[in-house]
Amino acid sequence: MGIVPFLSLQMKPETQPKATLTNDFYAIPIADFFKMALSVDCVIFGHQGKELKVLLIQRGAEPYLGKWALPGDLVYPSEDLSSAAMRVLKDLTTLDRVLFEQVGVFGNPNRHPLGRVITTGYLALVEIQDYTPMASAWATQAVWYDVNELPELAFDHEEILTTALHTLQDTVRHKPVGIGVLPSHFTITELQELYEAIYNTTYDKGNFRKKLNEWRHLDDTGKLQQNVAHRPAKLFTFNLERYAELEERGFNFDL
Amino acid sequence: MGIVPFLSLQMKPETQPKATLTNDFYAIPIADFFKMALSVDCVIFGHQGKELKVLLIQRGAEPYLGKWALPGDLVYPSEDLSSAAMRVLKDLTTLDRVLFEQVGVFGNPNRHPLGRVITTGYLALVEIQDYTPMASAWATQAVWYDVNELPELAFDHEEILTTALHTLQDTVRHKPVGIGVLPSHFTITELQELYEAIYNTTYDKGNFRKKLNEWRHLDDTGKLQQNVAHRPAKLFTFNLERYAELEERGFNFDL
DNA sequence: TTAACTTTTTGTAAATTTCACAATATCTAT
DNA sequence: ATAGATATTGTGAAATTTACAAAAAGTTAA
Repeated sequence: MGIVPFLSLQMKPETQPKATLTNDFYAIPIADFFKMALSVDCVIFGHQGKELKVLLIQRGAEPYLGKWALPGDLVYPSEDLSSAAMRVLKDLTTLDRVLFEQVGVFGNPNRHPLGRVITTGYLALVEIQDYTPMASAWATQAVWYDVNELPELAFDHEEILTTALHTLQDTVRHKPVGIGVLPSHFTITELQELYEAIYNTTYDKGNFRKKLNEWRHLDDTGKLQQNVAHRPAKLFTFNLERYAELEERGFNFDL
Repeated sequence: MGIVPFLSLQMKPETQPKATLTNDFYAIPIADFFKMALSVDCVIFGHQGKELKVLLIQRGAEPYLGKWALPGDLVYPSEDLSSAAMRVLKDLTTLDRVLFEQVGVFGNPNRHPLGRVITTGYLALVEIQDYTPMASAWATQAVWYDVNELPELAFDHEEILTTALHTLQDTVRHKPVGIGVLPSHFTITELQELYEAIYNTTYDKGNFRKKLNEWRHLDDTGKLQQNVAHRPAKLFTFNLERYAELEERGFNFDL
């Protein structure tokens, strides 16, 4: 027998049986429910030019010794979940102001050999040039992998990674992206390449520019690119006020 | 001191210190991490005409005695997370084929007075007419509440509910809705009212119809409404093949 | 039977947006 | 100065959106 449901909704045609209320709601002691652990796994996407990569570590300990995996950590007993995610992210990247959001829970009972460990996936997006991955603790390597050329992954990390990529694409379809990723001054082409990396596609330059102008969240700095062997592009910054407004209201990016 | 990070990414300008590897990765015993419990909370949206409601129970036990709450349950120690959600949903609604998906994790350490309980929100969408809520176990009432006129809720259930509504709206923007909610034969007006209930808005009848035709997932049954005091509308069914295709490919509903 | 009424269903034209491609501008390197 | 490369602007046909009107098809009541 299972857990006694808190309530039941019966299909209309059937007759509702008398409530089968018992005093022992649960078939096993309540203490047995409190034997799980919680972890966070970070899917850290790295952007560079037209490429989208993801940060993986090589495990130097069992289980999955030698296998590649997402960087993650257990959540402290009295630590807030989002705080834990930010702590891990900060330990990993020294960064705290980026696109950062929950991907989902992954709770298969057999996903971790050491016991029942439920993990929550978080995703972040950073600029590869700004960081140098350094393996520490039991990680033997920390490497940026192209998202289209992934190795075999430990645990259910492939599923987490795939879900995270979809979440990223979905987020960027509805909200602006770039702050915390691109440098403070950037060209429209650089921003376009960020979108092209995320969606693994290409866009018409003119049409992309027109779409961006509609959003009115870019400010022309009046400055130009330096030391390029061609006509230098204008440098823009994000208009923080308008950027926040777009984040709040949302939109539909479709090109 | 905190948990030793698995790796660290240093900002480029700084010099990377020598690894501070220790053998005791964690400052507290590993066993202390395995003292959490996991629950699922179901946000069951009910549709009726132009209204969107949500199923709430009144708690007949501490904590939050007398307060309204989402129906939920603890996850068995060796039970899969999505299985648990489906079990609870099925116990609650006797239904297993509806819009049903994960909303997110809510893991604030203080969200549950009895200990560290992390909960995962799931949402479902059903037709109110098809079910009769029956309170059982420690629930004293089970009632459909209009989503725009909610009472104060126990725990962090208001946050879960708000998030779930946004998730529902987001899902329906990208995928078809109706199977498992509307009756097998329905009018386009009924389908329109479902959308209007979910988004709490109104659409032009003609334009809504045109948009729906584009999707080509409705089949004309040739039958008409019966016993209505006006011109009867055509009755449609969902074209399962095309419906599945749209679910797979996705689209952008915007009107 | 017929007129009044209600809601469904179809139609339409102006306004807007999309999209592919062309033309022009502006810089560096030699 | 000229070639080369990329940025930026322009354009027009095609497609879509949108608001509104008209027609259709049933019910109800006199």
